[in-house]
Amino acid sequence: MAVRKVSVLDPIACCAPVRSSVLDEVQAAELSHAFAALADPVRLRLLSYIASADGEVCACDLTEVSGRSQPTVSHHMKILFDAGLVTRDKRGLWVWYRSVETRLDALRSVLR
Amino acid sequence: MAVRKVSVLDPIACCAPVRSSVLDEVQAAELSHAFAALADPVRLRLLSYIASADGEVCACDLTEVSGRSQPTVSHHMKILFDAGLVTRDKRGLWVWYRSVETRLDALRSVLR
DNA sequence: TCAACACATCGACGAACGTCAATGCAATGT
DNA sequence: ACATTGCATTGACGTTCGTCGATGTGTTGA
Repeated sequence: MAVRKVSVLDPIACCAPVRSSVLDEVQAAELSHAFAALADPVRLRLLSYIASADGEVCACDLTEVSGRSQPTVSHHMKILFDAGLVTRDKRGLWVWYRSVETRLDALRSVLR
Repeated sequence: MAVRKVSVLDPIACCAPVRSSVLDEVQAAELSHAFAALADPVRLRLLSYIASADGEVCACDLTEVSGRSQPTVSHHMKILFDAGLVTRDKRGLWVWYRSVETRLDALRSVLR
């Protein structure tokens, strides 16, 4: 299985908006990891590139997009993947990424 | 003037949603700073506490809320303030904070 | 079987971060 | 004036982060 399994109860989607009640420590830790994935300009550009493409994006294009080395891109994509913001699909030699729009939606709802 | 001046053209509000076009490097750097302010569990809890209060919050309550020392709280509040997520108002010996909801809205719109 | 390729992992480095004790500074009340 | 109070700043510490060269891993085609 190449696609990350997102649990039915998304740990982010379960968090109430920051304005509605005070986050407990567990929720705050969970959310801080998610926002940390967005707290780097290289990752934001990578995510934006993938999210604004319709359909998949080949990992082979991402070094040029980001202007970073292949290991660095791989490192950043792992962080986005672990944060549930992208899915990964390996077919043959290439890896294809998709953005997870529901995850972006979940983060948006927290900022309400 | 104790309240942070937010420019008319909010540098975040000007950024298109990540799904609509690829962020340029300047926008990505700007946004990464904003999300970095949210990438710490202590700051998230502080912001949540302030945002979920109706009206102002006294800085004197924040050490207890966060469970951190006074210098650490001051450090985190400076980061939230510099990110434009809270305003600061000193009256007498106390400092009062308010959340800036338009800034949260701007960040939300970027995640569209 | 083997060379070529795409991506992941490792190891190392400097930079940035979170934390707190000590100190500084402005406002307050006596 | 002076001691007190609330918050900011400084300096130091260990930790985490971003980066890349070197290397590992798995797939492809000859």
